Amino acid sequence: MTDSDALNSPPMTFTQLTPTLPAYEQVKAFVKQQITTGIWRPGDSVPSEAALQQQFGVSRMTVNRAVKELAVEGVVSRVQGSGTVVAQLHRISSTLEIRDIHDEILARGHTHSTQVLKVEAVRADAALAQAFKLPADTEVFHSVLVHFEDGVAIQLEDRHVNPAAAPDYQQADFTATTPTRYLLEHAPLTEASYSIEATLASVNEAKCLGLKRGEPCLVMTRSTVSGPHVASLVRLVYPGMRYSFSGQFQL
Amino acid sequence: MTDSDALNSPPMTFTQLTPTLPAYEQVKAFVKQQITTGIWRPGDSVPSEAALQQQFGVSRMTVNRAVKELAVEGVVSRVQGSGTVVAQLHRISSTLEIRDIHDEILARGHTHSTQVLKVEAVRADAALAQAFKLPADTEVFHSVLVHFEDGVAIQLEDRHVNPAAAPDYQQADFTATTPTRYLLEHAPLTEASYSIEATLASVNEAKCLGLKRGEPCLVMTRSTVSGPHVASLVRLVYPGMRYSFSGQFQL
DNA sequence: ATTCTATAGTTGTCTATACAAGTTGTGCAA
DNA sequence: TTGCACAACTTGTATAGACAACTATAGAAT
Repeated sequence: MTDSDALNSPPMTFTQLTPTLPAYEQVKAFVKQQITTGIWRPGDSVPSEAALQQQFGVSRMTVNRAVKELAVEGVVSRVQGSGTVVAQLHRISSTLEIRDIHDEILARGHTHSTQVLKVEAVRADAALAQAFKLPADTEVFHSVLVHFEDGVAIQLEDRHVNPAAAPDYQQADFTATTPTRYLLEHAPLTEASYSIEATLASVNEAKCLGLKRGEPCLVMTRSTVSGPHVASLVRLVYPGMRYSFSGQFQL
Repeated sequence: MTDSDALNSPPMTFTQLTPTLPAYEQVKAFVKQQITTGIWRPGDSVPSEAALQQQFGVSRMTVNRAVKELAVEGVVSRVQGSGTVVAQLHRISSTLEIRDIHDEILARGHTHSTQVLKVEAVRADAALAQAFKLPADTEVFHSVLVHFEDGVAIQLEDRHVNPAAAPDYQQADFTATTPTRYLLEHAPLTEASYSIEATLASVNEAKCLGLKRGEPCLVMTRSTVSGPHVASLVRLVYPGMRYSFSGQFQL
């Protein structure tokens, strides 16, 4: 093994795998290293741009870029006029995409199939109308689909769609495209919010997903806005034992 | 007072709430607008920096900053030498923080209290040792706490800690500080990963959280790395009906 | 003791320029 | 037709300098 490397390696010149990392990356790496090794602790102040500029012999813009990016990443916190400090909390950047389940399953190398249970127009009840910011009793589209990964039910998709945002939603062929994809293409996304909860499968949900009654499920409810319209409200039910959300963070 | 300043000030300065948006923000806003209005659709190419530079009459660096930031935000996608296109998928930036539950509850204006059920040293079984990358049978710390929000149990925290990363973990007073805070302060965070699932509360978990058996729970399992050590493995159990994870996205 | 003011230090924005590095298409040569 | 060189265009990095906006502090005036 390469145990000896640690002993033999010269103190400064680490063998550049990359034919010299860009200058701003070197500054970032230095700051991160000070933090990970505990030399700089949360709340400690980071040297000013002028100081780092001198230390590395680069221009201020380069240092500025490095530290600014660290601020965006949540590693440090900057205040104009005051200075830069090591951030208190570290964010996990769980980049949860509005990702089409079709693509997601294919990316895992599995096959995706869909069962369309319902595509209809319904009159919005009070709660639904309010969520869409539409008058009560307005007609909205309603679709219910089950998505299978290698033949196993993995997601029940119960969706309501605002006709003002996607007038031809009912005519779409959801065996050929998914509602998510259809909407991304026909109603450009401007805003979205979601919430993830744990619930028990209802009788009907359990039946659709091939679960026993009372099995735990992950439920994501999501609302999407397109331009002036609340475009879609969707409830995605995942069998608890067959799905999880995950993410990671690296300094 | 300096009232006269307002009178002496030149005529141009109407009270702009935004005292003129920075130039790079104007460019960003323009690009976003083209996308949200559907003029530019996913996959469409965005004008080159040179073109935007001419259009706005600013320097290329300013345009570069604008478009680069949009790329970081996931709004556009850039390829050196090729160009910039509107991104296909829009990310939801669910910035899930490793946030201390104490602070989280206080931020909601509620009171936090803790019940310490266990603080002990145990010998790691095979699975645990492997997760910590330690030899089997190594002693690790084990703590079990219940966190209450306004007196209601909201989280069961079952944690194992690597003594190499936090030797004095057992001596900490977890009625005064939380394990999360203690570890953030004593073992600088370098890496973390998590996974969220839905499960049913076990008999013991249900008892600790004051639930009936068989109630659905959100479970976050999280692993944190500090320097060379896997510092902590924690299982956080939330009553499904009392907690949710949420996030949002805005173009 | 308090309040105001000047100042030094810090980050934020912007310019004009230069070269490096990657992609794409065109036209020439084999 | 195929392959290759080259030019044009794109984004990536870096510089030196300038001014704006903001903060904190020390000193002066009250």
